[in-house]
Amino acid sequence: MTARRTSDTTKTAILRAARERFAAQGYERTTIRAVAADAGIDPSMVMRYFGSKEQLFDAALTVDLRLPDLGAVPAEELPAALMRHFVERWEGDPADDALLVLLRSAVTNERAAARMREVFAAQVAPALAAAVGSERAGAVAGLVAAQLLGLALSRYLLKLPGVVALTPAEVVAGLAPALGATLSG
Amino acid sequence: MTARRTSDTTKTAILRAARERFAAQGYERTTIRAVAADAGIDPSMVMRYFGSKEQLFDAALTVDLRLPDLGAVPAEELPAALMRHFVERWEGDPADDALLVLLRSAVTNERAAARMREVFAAQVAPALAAAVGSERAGAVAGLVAAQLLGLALSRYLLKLPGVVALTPAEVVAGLAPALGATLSG
DNA sequence: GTCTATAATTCGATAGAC
DNA sequence: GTCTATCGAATTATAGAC
Repeated sequence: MTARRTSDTTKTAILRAARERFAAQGYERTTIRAVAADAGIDPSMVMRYFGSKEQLFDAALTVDLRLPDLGAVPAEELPAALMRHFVERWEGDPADDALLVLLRSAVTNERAAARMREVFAAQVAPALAAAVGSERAGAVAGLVAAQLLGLALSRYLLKLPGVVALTPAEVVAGLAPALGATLSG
Repeated sequence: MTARRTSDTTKTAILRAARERFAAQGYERTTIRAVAADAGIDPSMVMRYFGSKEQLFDAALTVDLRLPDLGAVPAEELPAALMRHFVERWEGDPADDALLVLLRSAVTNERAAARMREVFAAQVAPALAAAVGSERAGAVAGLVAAQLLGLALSRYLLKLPGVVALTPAEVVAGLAPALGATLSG
């Protein structure tokens, strides 16, 4: 037991600070200096542990949507269940949600955009394939993704007044029918 | 008639180059130097004509959605008409569409985000108010905006494979029912 | 394991010659 | 009206002392 800070706590502090900065400002405007200052250490430490800004970004963002088994959900409850899953996920601190953090950077950073595409290919599409006919799965997954990301974008990133004014329950109630139309269309 | 380049043609060339850069890279990564190089002039000319990078951004982006009078469209055709309007608008060169250009920057730039909110408050919300009951207009406008921006984001900016794979007609057919569920819900 | 010092770039913006 | 030259600030990244 040393009183000195261990390598691991510093690394964790850096990752935590990085996530917050990337969440608030996106990749380009986030500086290693600011991350280091937030973590209470020297900028060179960030380089030592993560090698570069790009590698720090990769390490800071592990997206796990934790989607339930959609095949087990009755078809008529699927839209609302899906909508509720994401709204609950996002209503906490948006800076804690890796998907929102990734989205903020993905619009201007190709590396982040590629990660975004991976998330949907590896997590959203397979989950939906279990719930809809496989011949429509690709198109449906895309359209569902568009609607989910539209909410994430307008409510949590752009903060459009009309969308922010709604309660979480109103969001679910307002968009579940739209999702249902896409899923059953 | 002077053979020398007039002030106006230079200014136009700068604006054109700026729009392309802002469209491709967003506000932060776009540099005045790059814009000047694209326009074939000196970087200091950009400053001379526009004062600062921020003012250049403002001048480069005038968003006019050119929404038709939605009150004149039969309610049952409204969702598809609205969807078609935006898809047609975006299917050309996305760099030519001011809304998409603005969106790319709005996610990480507060100034651009504010412009985005203005566009929806001044153009989308009023147009929808003419088509739906006024007591629901605010919420509906927000949810419609979320869906439209979701498409813009996933198809034209992030290029999610499942969304890109669709034909324009399939996009309209796939999302119009969703929009309809929101409008009539 | 942590920090100081600094290299090497790059950027927005300005001053002034022609 | 256009460009040269440059300032001052900020950035990522590295080298090396302790």
